[in-house]
Amino acid sequence: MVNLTDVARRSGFSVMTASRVMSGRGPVSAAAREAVLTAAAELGYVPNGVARGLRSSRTGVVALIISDIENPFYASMAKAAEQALAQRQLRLTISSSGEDTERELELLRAVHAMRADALLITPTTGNGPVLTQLAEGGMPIVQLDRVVPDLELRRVLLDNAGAARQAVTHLADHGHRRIALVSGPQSITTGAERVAGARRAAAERGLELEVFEAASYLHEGSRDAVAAALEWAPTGLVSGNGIVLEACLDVLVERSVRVPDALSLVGFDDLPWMRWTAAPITTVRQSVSSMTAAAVEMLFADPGDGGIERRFAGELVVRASVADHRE
Amino acid sequence: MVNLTDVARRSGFSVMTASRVMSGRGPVSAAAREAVLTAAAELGYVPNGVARGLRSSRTGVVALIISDIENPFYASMAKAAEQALAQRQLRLTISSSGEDTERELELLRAVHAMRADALLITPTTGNGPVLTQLAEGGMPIVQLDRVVPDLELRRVLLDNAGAARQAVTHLADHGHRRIALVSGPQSITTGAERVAGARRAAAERGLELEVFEAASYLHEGSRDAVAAALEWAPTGLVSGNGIVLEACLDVLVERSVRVPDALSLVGFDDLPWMRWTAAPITTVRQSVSSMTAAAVEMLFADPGDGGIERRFAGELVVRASVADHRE
DNA sequence: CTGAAAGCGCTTACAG
DNA sequence: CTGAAAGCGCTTACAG
Repeated sequence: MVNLTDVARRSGFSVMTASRVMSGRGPVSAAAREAVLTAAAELGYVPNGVARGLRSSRTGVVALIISDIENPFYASMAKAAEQALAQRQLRLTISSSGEDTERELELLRAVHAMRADALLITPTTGNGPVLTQLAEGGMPIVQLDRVVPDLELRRVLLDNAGAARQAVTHLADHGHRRIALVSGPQSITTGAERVAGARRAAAERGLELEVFEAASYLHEGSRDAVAAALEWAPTGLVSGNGIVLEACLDVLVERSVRVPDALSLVGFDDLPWMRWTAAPITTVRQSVSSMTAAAVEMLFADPGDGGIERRFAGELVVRASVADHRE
Repeated sequence: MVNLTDVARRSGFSVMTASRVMSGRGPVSAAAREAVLTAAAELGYVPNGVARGLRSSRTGVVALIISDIENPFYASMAKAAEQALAQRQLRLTISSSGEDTERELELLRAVHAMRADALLITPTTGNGPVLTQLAEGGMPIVQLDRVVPDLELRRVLLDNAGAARQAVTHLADHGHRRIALVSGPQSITTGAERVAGARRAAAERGLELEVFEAASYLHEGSRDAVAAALEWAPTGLVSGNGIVLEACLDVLVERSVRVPDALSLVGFDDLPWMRWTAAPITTVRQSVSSMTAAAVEMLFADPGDGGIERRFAGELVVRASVADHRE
């Protein structure tokens, strides 16, 4: 395989000058630049990023650790991250923890071993110490979507309480007074904050609100909570996240519960198919791409700048899954 | 940052022995193993994968180049690839070409620069020469889902013709005799093969089949083809891929065309939401995870073994989007 | 089973 | 603007 030495030899300049031309750093004469470039082209030279990474201790890759790439919410995050990083000439490597702290620990070790330049993570709650250790080792880290409680690491989050409030308020505005919230696990900050926001909104409006907590962040862990919520016989149901919404639809379709006639529904997150259900789904959208872009920006900003946390507002998208129960 | 030399010094053994212990290769005494391991643990040593990669010329990362991570079909592929590679202690790095040959070329250069151990790609048609060059440079490459025509590189594909035949035959079996196929661009092999399979099935059954080709692999490029297909007034419509299906649903919902009363529909690919549409969608499923696992296996198999190509059959999933028009 | 030496392909730091 | 030397942190190849 052709290396810099080959290019230098052919160009008639030193390895150092060839390096300066190929990396684009440092002063070079026009003549040197041209000689090196044509030599490189003739030889089909492609710089060895591994050697570059070893010597310069900048690998040019940023790691993203998410829960599950098959979840559209995280897929959007991955796409947005790739785009934001491409603008900075950085590459992205993605891996999935499956909400498993042990697996996440392995992934963090791998990120460390590969000497990634930075890390974006939607963390489980268990690896705070390792994250701290990585951060102290000099790796820029930003938490996205959720946080490890009591960890002083920067983060970009949805205004979860406000988003849940919008969902509850929308139902209240349409005359609903008995509302179920099927939430994700409250051990995860998104779940806890959304429940708190919904509870506060319900209290202010004098509504009955009952919370049904999914056993896990996975599909199967959500079905029982949905079933329990239906048994409580609410007129309106809020799905606390995208996975719960999917479980809701499965259960509702299986039981032929008609939306919004028999039950009004407000979802979380916004996906194309929500327009195609029998009743298009009213939902709280979060701007994943803006949030991810902000996280990437935060990664490379001065750690002192802009504070430790940035919150984005959710946006209620009104479609047809909420019935009007006002007299 | 702590390195092997630190570990070796603390353990009382040489760097070479420490290396053997940490990498798990080569003979070491139990005493040496233990001394090195405890030294490593005490120092919090994490091997430098970059240095390892430079010296051993195996980086342990496999690249996956797809069209768009936000497309669920490719997201499934990414997940399956990550899982299959994790079993071999390999990491995955994913990047998206957006169906753009220029962008894909940059990504191929990046894959080359990072000295990935292998490459999985759903190629555009334009970079055959570069792929050949990479392969000749010794990189194992497997094409997934589609191929660059006339490129002698290994591949794992759907039996596209057979899958399209199943869709058409299913409609014919239900009495449909005027069938539209909205296909993806025929410049991509999946599009061309599916059209050929559908045409052959239609000819055998003596059906009217009209093909409407999407202008691109993106959502917007598909809407016009869908509109044209509707104008032709078929009783049954086959969507040639997942993106086209999405465009179909958008157009059908906008125009209030009822499925299956006014039009029968057969989709491609299978996603959870297809169970939740007003009429659950009958579709041809492909086993993305099996295909991807096979591709990973092929990557590390002897190039002489098992031939250049492996095909997987599609599976028709019958739901409720096809009306029975038999007398 | 163990180790001293060389080197992977670059870039850093220093001179000129 | 240009270059000779050293070194990033490992593993390979060779001895013993």
